Amino acid sequence: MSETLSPKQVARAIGVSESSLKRWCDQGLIPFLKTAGGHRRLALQDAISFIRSRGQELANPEAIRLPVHTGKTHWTLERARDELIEALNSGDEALCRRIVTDLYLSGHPVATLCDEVLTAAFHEIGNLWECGMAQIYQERRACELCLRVVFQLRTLLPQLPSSAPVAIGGTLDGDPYTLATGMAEIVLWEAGFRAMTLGNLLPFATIHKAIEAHHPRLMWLSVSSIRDPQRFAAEMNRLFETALKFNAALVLGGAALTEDVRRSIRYSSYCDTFTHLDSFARSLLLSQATT
Amino acid sequence: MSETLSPKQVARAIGVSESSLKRWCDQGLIPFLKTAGGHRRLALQDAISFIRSRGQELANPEAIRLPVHTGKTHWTLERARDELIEALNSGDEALCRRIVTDLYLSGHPVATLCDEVLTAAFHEIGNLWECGMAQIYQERRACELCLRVVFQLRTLLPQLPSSAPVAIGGTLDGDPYTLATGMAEIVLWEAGFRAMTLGNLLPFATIHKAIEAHHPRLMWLSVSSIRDPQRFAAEMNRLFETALKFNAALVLGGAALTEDVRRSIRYSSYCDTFTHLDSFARSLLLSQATT
DNA sequence: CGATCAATCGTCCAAAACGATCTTTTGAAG
DNA sequence: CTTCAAAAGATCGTTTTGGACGATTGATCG
Repeated sequence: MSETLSPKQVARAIGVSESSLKRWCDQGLIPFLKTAGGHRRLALQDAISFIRSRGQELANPEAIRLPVHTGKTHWTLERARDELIEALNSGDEALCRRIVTDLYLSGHPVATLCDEVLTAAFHEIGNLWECGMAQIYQERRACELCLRVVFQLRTLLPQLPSSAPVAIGGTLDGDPYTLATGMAEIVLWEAGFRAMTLGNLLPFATIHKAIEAHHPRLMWLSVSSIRDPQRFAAEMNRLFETALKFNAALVLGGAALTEDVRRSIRYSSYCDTFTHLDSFARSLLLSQATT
Repeated sequence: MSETLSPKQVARAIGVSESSLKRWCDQGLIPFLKTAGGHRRLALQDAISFIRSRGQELANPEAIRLPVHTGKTHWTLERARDELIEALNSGDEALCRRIVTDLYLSGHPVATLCDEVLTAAFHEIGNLWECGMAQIYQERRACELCLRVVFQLRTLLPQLPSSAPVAIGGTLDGDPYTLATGMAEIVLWEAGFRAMTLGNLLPFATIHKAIEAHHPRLMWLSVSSIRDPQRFAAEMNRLFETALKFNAALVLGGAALTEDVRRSIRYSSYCDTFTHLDSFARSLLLSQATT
């Protein structure tokens, strides 16, 4: 996963001299390792973090194999969303990647991207379908493409120390909607959790087992459909008890959790948006750091 | 089995060239033994402590055990499959990526990887679960990880000319099993089709629309469950007619298509394995090239 | 056992990266 | 407009790297 880059590659990518890049490395602005012979080697994720933190534009993104737009990239989020809608509708995977990678590199938090670009675009495509202006396969394909974009974004996020707390999550049995869980994963990762998706269509029983096995500090579940509300409530409350027992926060999200349903179950937090999830995760981290 | 490693293995594990590693050995930076014939053999612990001494903690001890897949023997594929099973079971996404990427780079066809490594590993994990030796979440997570590996493999495949024929496909309504369709996509891409997944949970009606819109030369469908066999057969036969009308081959796959079911429907080809799919796709290309 | 073939050997060399130093550009102050 | 210091870029001789080469070794199989 960790791809290493030479100073020259990174310098070319962001359009500065090799000297400057080496200086920045030596000043501690970019983490790097040295080979036994003394050559600097940068991790791709560290280079990305630096680019993001400096608001650098990429002159030659292909130097580090990034599918980034070659030009000025100062889009508003709304503009980006509209571009993404078109790219999704036409099934242009490469363009989807470019748009989202661009936004990420220009410094937007992952949670913002998920809320205001990905989810927003996806909803709009759902609207188009309801108006008869898009086919179902376009909506399904958009879902697939978003998922791929999310997976790719995942590879660009900075690495976390192995001391970082673990988060696990997924979707429940009967609920094949993977996208939200994929987004939750990258949002939590950026918030500082070593987030791992268990997959979709998970029976309740195995989630208990997973908590026992991995001792996560946070467990997320995305619920987009509920077959039997009564049984759901009972199972969910049992899950919350297991979570309590192992000191894990239980975070829920998803449109199926209406106010009525929420009243019948216990949980640590319900999140309407990924920004909420991000905030909750960060405050959880802070409160744990002080104890 | 043996606790000693070749220079090539260590070089791969830490991402440097074999030449450099050999030089470092000869400079005394890494202790090593020599066989009677003069080949270097490094102890696992020496390699690890060398990595640590360079101020690098990123490599977990297991990463160094990564085998070098440069041969083409069946033995290597089997070995890789076993390594992959372990990586999937422990949820090590980076290691999964590495195993499969190595195999691809060493020249194995994508179809072979899908059949003999990915699918084989996945089936074995299913077996482990049935024997009670693995939890359901491990099986679900393995599915998720395989999917990510497939998506990543997709980005490594060579680009195709825009003149290449189009293939589209996906899974049907009620069938959330995405993995097979993802593998079909990369296999077809390698065979020379500009393959695009439409997504999963597709109603029949929208597939007709997609064929009309994209005029594919090939349409694949992965069927892992059938709710209403009679209606399925009727819909599938209608789909085959649309495919014929637009000169598209209809390729089916999936365990739900038993012999009985197959007898009741029409299609261009049924594929048990991805190698079959690859062969069919290539012969289709050839026959079209000559006309 | 002997044949076979991938893996590894040692060596070589061009390209890349090193550190150090020097020159140019930038931006703010007088 | 000039001055000046800090940042960025350019230059240079030296060292390191990574890939290529034919020759040798080691694992495997009949």
